[in-house]
Amino acid sequence: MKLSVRGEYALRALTVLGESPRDCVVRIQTISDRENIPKRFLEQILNELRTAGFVESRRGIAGGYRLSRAPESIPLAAVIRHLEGKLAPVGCVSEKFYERCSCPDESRCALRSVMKEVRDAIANLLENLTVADLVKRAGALRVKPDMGLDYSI
Amino acid sequence: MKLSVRGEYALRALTVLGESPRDCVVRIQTISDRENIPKRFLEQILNELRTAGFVESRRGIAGGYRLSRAPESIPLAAVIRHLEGKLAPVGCVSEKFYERCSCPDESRCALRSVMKEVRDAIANLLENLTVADLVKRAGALRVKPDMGLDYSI
DNA sequence: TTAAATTTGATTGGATTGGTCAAGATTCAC
DNA sequence: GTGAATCTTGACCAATCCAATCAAATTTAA
Ligand code: FES
Ligand code: FES
Repeated sequence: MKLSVRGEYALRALTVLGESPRDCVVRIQTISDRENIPKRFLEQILNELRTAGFVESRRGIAGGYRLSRAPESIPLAAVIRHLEGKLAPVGCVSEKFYERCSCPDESRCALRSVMKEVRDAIANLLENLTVADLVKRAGALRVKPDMGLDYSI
Repeated sequence: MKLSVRGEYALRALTVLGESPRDCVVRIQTISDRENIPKRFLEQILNELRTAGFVESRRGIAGGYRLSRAPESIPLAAVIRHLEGKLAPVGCVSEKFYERCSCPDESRCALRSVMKEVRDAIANLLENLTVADLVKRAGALRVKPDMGLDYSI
């Protein structure tokens, strides 16, 4: 998996939306300022997130965006798949975006068997992490910045 | 991590080289035929692998390529880093190819803490797998194709 | 009505990717 | 030495993707 800037922006924007109460909307400008994201680009991205069903918007002078579901039910894997496509490092081991590759015999490809493990490791993490986790971590990091990013000790 | 076709070809070529005895060379044409890789493109790739020190070549009529070290001491992570760059999904969590991103405060970025876990999962796998493992798996798969790719049961 | 906001889609410049090609250098068999 | 088979080097190309910008349309609150 590789996260392009587009996807990075999207997840950061979702974090901001997840941090604010579900019943009021947040303006693009606010997100753009807080997260240091080019505004025009962010418009495009939020629009994609809307058509994908992750957020909803209100237009007009008191307009803005909010999450359209509870943050706990938006797995990062779903968001990334919508914006970037497959999680797997190669198409031949992707569950949702399978693509044949040029190998003469896929069922005997050693590389494929290795890449499948990589895919599973990535998918396992990202399927179980949600926007709610991002919000939780943001809160924790606000108190105790960085700490080597250790969540495992 | 994302493996481009270039990287896929490289690893498949290395598998072929790893499968043949260390003291004799394999021609580009042979690899190209066996693995179904465009020959001209493969020339380019093997050349990169040579300058990176993974393989060495003999020219002339009895020329070809061979691994320049034991297959056990060529971790897949090293190969991929040379050909594709970082393993990490985003620059800000990469060990060898760190790049700052636009986040206002990296040390309090929730997304970063998540992506670090993804990076570690990927790196852990790929640092510990070598070309020798590819060869081993290729052998196993030749006998028992696919089997759902299960190495864990 | 009007100002402020999102919506939509076109467009751009630059980088990356997958791949080809030609000319040269090296080695070995004869 | 000649020639054939091979690697070496680096230029080249077309297509696609990426980050970002822009303009115009639409919606809504006040
Ligand atoms: S089948 Fe995809 S790399 Fe071999
Ligand atoms: S610091 Fe890289 S995504 Fe926030």
